[in-house]
Amino acid sequence: MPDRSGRPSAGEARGAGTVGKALAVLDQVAGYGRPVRFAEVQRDSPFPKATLYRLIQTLTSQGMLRLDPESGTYALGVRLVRLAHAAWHTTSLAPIARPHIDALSAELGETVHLAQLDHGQVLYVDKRNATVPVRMYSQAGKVGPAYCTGVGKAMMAFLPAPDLEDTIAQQSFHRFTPNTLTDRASLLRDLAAIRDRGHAFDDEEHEAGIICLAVPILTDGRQVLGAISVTATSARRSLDELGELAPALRAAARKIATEASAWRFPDRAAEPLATTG
Amino acid sequence: MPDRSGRPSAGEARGAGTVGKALAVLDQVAGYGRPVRFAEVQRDSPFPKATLYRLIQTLTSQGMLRLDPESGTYALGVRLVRLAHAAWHTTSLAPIARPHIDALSAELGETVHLAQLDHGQVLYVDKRNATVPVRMYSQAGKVGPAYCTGVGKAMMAFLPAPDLEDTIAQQSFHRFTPNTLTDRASLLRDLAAIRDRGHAFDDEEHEAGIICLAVPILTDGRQVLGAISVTATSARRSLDELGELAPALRAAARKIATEASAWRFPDRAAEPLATTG
DNA sequence: CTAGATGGTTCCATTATGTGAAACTTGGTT
DNA sequence: AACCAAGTTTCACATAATGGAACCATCTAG
Repeated sequence: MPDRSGRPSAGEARGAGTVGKALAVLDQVAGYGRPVRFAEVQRDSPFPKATLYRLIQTLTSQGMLRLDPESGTYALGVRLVRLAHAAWHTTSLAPIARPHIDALSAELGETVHLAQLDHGQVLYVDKRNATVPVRMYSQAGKVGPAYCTGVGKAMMAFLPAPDLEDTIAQQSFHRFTPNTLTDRASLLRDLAAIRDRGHAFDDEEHEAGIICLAVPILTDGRQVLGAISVTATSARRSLDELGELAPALRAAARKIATEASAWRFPDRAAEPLATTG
Repeated sequence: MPDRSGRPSAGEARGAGTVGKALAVLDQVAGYGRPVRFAEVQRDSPFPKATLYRLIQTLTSQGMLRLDPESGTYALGVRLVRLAHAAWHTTSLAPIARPHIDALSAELGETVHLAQLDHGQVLYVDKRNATVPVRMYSQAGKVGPAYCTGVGKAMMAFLPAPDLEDTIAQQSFHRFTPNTLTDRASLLRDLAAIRDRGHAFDDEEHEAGIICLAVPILTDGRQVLGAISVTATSARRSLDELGELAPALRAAARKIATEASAWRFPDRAAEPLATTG
């Protein structure tokens, strides 16, 4: 099984400075997805006991990790949740894109994804599911492969050459389904087609039975901000049918891009803090 | 105006080790809520230029910050979003509590908050507003004072003595309204009452016209996990009326606590990653 | 109740790392 | 050309991180 997690492995932290190591530990703890004991962390860590211990202590005292004294386990700390809020607003397209995604999802009646590119992997920052009420964070924050998803290919297709090189170099080309593009050449061919027609398809390349249509979110300067996609089951829709939704998707992407660009020089709106208790 | 931001001021980072400083910078950048230039950060930073420069470089190369080469501004990086997701799931009660909060909100038709205690301050991790569709992250992540909010007092009331000491020591006792408890003694008296009856009131102590009822979320071992509250305007409801909702709140808190406890020894559910595109 | 694990914490000489004043480059402005 | 501010690099120096080893618990087995 390939390493599908996009997070830097602990090995990459070598010689990366103290903060790099600390962050590697943080990532590692985050990776478990549950509280973990010190010993457990140590088992999977390249750092010697004492070093790891201090790193964890530092992170804990900084509020990035939290030690539950009862069970002696570490979990991610509240400071991270606070940062999460800020990250949401500052970095991601999600808050800007949200209303557009809502509208799209309502209009099309299908699942809609918003994604960004992160070190060669696709980071889903928001998701809207028309039928079921959204458990918002259930999907957002997850990462997936770029070479075999609609959003991934849509973004890659419009990357400047050097960035594209980087990104491709990071693809595992693992075959998930019979349709998965498993080599550089076929991917490049698909990317060219995507560039031509302006949207990407995922023809059950990642998961059998799941198809999707995706378009990139581009600034006027052609910078890739992210991508949005509609997903459906091949049982319910054909690729061609999905293709007909392209104009709607493209319109939404355009609006998001425009608003995102406007964000460039924001007039720091002093959103009043209201009605807490 | 008191410093209402819960984030550690840069000053606290003095002698805190390299990671502490780096995290202080991260917090600072997060605090702007928008992309910032290096010079701007430097202006508000206690660190000398070169040091700050390297710290920012480190954070950037680590993916915690992101430098937009076009505008020369720094924003929070994607790695943070990823960590945020994990933090949300691991550390906070939000994902567990969400359905219960939904139900509560629907049942009572009032605004419901879910909060946790963070270094003497209240961290709102989720919010449900019955009438308007929730813009989920708009409020979550915000921090507020503990001594004059329902959730804050509800949690403090059930803290072990030493922790309570710590927490009280961190209160500013700033008078927001005529009803604000502005000294240790009256706070302690209120906490005793809260302990007795099992729920806390906020009688316009933080914001005029806003009242609320809160109950703590406690484990069987009486550990404070968080608190939930219903908020109303004094125009629309009386404190007594709110008080009648206590059983419903308590029931929800109990359910949340039970589920949260179950999380203690999770059987690492291999949640399948579905329907992406 | 020992003997031996195993998980967690502390010491401390060594050295890698981070520090920051100052110098330098770049690009824009008068 | 002269100036100024933002951003970047340098380098002698000192702080802060390192990690091997020793040290405390608990806990388990004999």
